[in-house]
Amino acid sequence: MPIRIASWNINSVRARPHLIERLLDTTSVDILCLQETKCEDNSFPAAAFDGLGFRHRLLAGQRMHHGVAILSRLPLEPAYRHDWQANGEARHIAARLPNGVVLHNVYVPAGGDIPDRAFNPKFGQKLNFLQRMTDWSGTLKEPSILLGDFNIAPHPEDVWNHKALLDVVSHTPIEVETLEQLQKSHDWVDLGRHFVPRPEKLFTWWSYRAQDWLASNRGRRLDHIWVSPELFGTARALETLVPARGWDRPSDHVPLIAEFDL
DNA sequence: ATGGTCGAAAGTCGA
Repeated sequence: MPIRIASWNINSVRARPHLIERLLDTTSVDILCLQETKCEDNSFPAAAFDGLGFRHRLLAGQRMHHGVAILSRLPLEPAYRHDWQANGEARHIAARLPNGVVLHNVYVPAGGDIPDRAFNPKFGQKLNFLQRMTDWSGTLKEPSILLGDFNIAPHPEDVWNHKALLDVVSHTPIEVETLEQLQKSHDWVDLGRHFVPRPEKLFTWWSYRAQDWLASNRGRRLDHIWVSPELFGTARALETLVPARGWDRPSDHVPLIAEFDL
């Protein structure tokens, strides 16, 4: 039986309930992993998700910023929660699915504007976050899915203009190399690029600041779904729901959906 | 070279 798992940076779950409804009217989703929920767990709109058939949830929220959540039609078991910066930010939560697969939902720090850790502590914290994830990921034993907003577009075809973005946080060589080390640490399979091979462009994010996101199409692929090697054979399809960027009061990210035979 | 737009929150900060 196919299971469809979505990853979406929703940019405030309370500000955009209409987007969740529209997503589910547009395509089928069994497990929805959200990033940037921007609310504490006691103000999470749980009843709305209940009404949509997502009766199982795992929340890691905080006031104002960050926050991740896993909403599911299937039972979930709390598996892990990580704080890679040891600063209390809610960025990594994991659930165990009924078949034993562990689903990790991660919101990697954006990293500020200046790509130099000497001048911008946020950039250093982003690299440290990924380094600590790399040390952890190398020790993982369970069949796992690692997805979320990684805030890095690794390949030249993952951005609208490779050369123009080499100095822009999200596409700098040091970030790309750091993300590659994380990927190598567990031989994670990048489903985005498995199903949409390079050199085809693939984006999941378009800035709010563009006058016309679709016409200028200055996108980046910041969101990813990776699977551990033993799960690779279960992956059936991948969808980026690009039209969602044009919906009413959109998030700047679009849903990324993978289908598995799990 | 800068600013452009969002959300949360109540002045700005982070993205």
